[in-house]
Amino acid sequence: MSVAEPRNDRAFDSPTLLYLVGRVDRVVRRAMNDALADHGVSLNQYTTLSVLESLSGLSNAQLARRSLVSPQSMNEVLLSLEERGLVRRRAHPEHGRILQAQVTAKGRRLLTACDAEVEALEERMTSGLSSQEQRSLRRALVECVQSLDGGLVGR
Amino acid sequence: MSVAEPRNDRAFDSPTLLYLVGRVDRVVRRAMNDALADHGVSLNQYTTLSVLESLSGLSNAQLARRSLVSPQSMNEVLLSLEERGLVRRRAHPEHGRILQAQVTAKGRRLLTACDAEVEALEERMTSGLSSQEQRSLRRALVECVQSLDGGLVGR
DNA sequence: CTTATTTCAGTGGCACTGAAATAG
DNA sequence: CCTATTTCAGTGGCACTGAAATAA
Repeated sequence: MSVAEPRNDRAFDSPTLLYLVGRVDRVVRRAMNDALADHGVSLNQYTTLSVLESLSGLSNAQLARRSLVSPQSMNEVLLSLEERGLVRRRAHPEHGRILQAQVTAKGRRLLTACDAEVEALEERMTSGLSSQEQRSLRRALVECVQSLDGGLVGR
Repeated sequence: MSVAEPRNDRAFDSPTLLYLVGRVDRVVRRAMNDALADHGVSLNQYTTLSVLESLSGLSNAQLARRSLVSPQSMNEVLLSLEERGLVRRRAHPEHGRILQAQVTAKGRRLLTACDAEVEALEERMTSGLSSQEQRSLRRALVECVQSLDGGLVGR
């Protein structure tokens, strides 16, 4: 086993920000999926549920734009949430084609259970940062998204 | 079309850091995949090629650990790179089972072509940040990974 | 015997495009 | 006609687990 494996090299002493963002996201995704698996939801499902809780009544198309995915992809998520009774969709009163989505009571219960774990994870991630540094990090990340994308919210 | 879509809400005025990291990563992945598609490689393939350039001779298992993926997943990437002649694998001189991977000349040419675009993307992303802020961002991200994961490099 | 590496096989999540039906 | 939304159908990347063969 085990050929020599250098611990200090350029790729890890001075990784690009592009690389670092991906690295953090990978670790986060894994931790979150693990935590959420106990509740039977994926990260995508949880995130959608969470957005829908604070913005009740969004349509599939609106959710897709916000999440930067295709309507087809988002529809798949909503379908799975609907099948499990976590989300309900109703026709828009004036626009017959549009379906407005809402989190059900069951969905809200699941959400609060998950929120606790997610908050714990966030605290663990930021445990080495002062609240000052956390604010800076937030501002920097927002700035990055805006520079690349022109804003946080699609349409 | 177009139901009212609020632009200022809690979810976007004060997103969690967990959420923001995912957001940045999504935008970055999309931009990188678009840029790399012209050269016929995926983000995963490019990243692996890039790691392999600075750490020539790593085995599949070592690469997998560094990238936090299963050996099977990494092998799939290496296979595709090998098929396209971008990477070559040779048996380790003393450990017959181990295959050491190297970037070929063709791989290096492709890498330099891609690097230019990737650098441009990084510059675009960080265009709103002072070099001071960029250093802070880097430190904060490294800190986050370490707090969650215990370090950047697996083994 | 135990451990590490590679690799075949199967599965699942999730992203995409294309195309059709519906609605305004 | 044109545009937006939903949804069916197909595809592809990429991640996983399980299991087997090989090697130290």
